Amino acid sequence: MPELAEVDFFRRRWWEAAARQTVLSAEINPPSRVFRSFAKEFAGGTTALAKTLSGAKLTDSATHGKQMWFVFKPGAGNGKPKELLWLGIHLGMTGHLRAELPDYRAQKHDAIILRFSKHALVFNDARQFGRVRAWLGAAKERPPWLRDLPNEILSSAFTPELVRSVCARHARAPLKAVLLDQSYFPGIGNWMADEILWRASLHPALPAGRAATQVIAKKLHATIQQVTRDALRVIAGQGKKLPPDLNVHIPDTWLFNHRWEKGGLCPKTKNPLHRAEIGGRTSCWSPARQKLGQA
DNA sequence: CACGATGTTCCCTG
DNA sequence: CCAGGGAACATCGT
Repeated sequence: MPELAEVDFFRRRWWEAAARQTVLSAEINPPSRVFRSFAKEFAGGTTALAKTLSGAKLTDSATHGKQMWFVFKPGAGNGKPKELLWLGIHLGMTGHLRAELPDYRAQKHDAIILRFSKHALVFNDARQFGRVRAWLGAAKERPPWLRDLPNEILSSAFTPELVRSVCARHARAPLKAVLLDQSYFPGIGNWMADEILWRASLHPALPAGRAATQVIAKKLHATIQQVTRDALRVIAGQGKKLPPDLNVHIPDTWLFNHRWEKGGLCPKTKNPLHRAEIGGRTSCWSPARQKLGQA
């Protein structure tokens, strides 16, 4: 499910339920594939993670694209006093976070349950394409997996020139595939990419090199930022109250509500939408406004 | 029963 | 080493 706005929605759901609270107990279910390679990266593996989390205070949280993390201050007697614990969560395809009542009983595919006095925080992932990481370090440091992150889409370093150079470098790849590259466009996923290309009137199969002009890159850059702002506002309730769930009302003027509909129509032209696999993913576009011939 | 799903990573080829 | 394409991962819902 999750692209950058959904990721921030889930982060907020945990944070608003348990910010600055202390973990009473932690249940970690290592059979879940989300802990693949965990033991290699965290001394003591999932057992040590559960032990460190128990008695720790949730002190911070953040996202970067599809990455999200929670920072804990471990309780006394757990490691060095000045160390903090970073818990990184990637939701993969089907991962989600919930805040349940304190007496919540584990369900199928629950990978993590953190019990606090007022809530139980749950990470559940049926397909287990998600991933959990953890790291202990001094307060001023950062886990290796949070170093050297790409520029966030709404940061000032994310420029039209950056978009242009990425398109030039991957000149022969379909534009859709380039937009899905997390090392350049952190947080963009399948629906956002389709939404961006549709709004910018660019065909998903357009070789990216043909978008590597100043004019097109500028338009693409502006559309990427606009879709990102819209998604964060509508889905994650940015700057407002957290929406109760992900079934928020998405305006029918977006492609979003039409891209999976049978016989779906382009909201702008009212002509039929097309679907095909491009860049390894099912893509939806409006042939009436997104043409391969002209960019 | 078959197909595909809002993702990432590894492997192969040129 | 790079760019690009395809398969694999695992489960569930239509």
